[in-house]
Amino acid sequence: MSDENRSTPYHHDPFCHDQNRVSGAGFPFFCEKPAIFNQGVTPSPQGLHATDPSYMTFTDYLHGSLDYNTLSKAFDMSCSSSEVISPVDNDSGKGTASHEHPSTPNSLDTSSSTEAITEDSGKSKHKPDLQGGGCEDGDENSKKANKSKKKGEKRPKEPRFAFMTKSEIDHLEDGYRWRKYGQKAVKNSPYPRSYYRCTTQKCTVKKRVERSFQDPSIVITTYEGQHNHPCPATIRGNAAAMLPTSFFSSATVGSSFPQEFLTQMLPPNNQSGPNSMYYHNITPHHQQQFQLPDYGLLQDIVPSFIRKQEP
DNA sequence: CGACTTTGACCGGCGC
DNA sequence: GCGCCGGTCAAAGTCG
Repeated sequence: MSDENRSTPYHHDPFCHDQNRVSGAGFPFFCEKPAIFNQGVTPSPQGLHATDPSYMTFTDYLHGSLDYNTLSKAFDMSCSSSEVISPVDNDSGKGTASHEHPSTPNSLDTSSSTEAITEDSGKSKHKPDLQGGGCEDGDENSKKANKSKKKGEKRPKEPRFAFMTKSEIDHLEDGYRWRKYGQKAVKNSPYPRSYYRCTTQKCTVKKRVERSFQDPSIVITTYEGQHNHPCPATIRGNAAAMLPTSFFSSATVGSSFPQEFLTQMLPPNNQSGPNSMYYHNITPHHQQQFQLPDYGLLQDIVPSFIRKQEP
């Protein structure tokens, strides 16, 4: 199973489906007013600017520069809101994100290769999280923290954020280093769920990766917590500078999942991770289908994902 | 040899 | 109280 993640030189082409992409719908972070689920909001390019308080990037989230409130704002919902379009909320049934999407994974259809979901953890039956949103405690503390927890003492849930990504690989490269610490079979699904932890010391961010059984081409990645350290990929250099500017200029507003998108931009010799994808997959056609924000914004987004280039 | 993955066991929450 | 299930642990295995 691991081989599918680490070595298969497959051709990953999540963009060929996007015939009717709505600007900004693919990745709500780019939306002025997040059109999380293709609800007809079509932000203008002008609306997509980093200075917009409601704007956030995936990088922002991963870097922990935003707290959950900010995140919630960005998605125009509150942490406790039951209005959250929350496929991941299937916990109410004991299901999981992948299984009973309100609009069903199939309805994710091809207009968007990625959906983002904040988890309304209110109904979830997750055991309270280790650090309660903070990443101050050490690993050792976190190890048995759960077990030694007093009964009835409910810790606040960590912010969680789920992405549904059309991808053939389960564990998408995002610039951070992850260690797999568990895998479980998912009820009613032939696909297992994998559990990853950030390998950085004192960072308790976790990530769950599972594949939708209704649409096996969709991977649900759920981030939990916020990184308290810079992205390892980011500190290694700015690969964004190596990208041809024509690439940026050819892009228009909006975007598919930047994680996917940006890893796709890595040239083969940049493959520092097992899941790196291939630069040659980017064709002019794809570039046109990418809906990117303006250059400045892209600069803001790109580093975490593509700064893998050695100096 | 260190980092990482695999996998069975274990724990605790929740619904019945 | 019991059983189911999600999440985690940790030993063993694998890889580079």
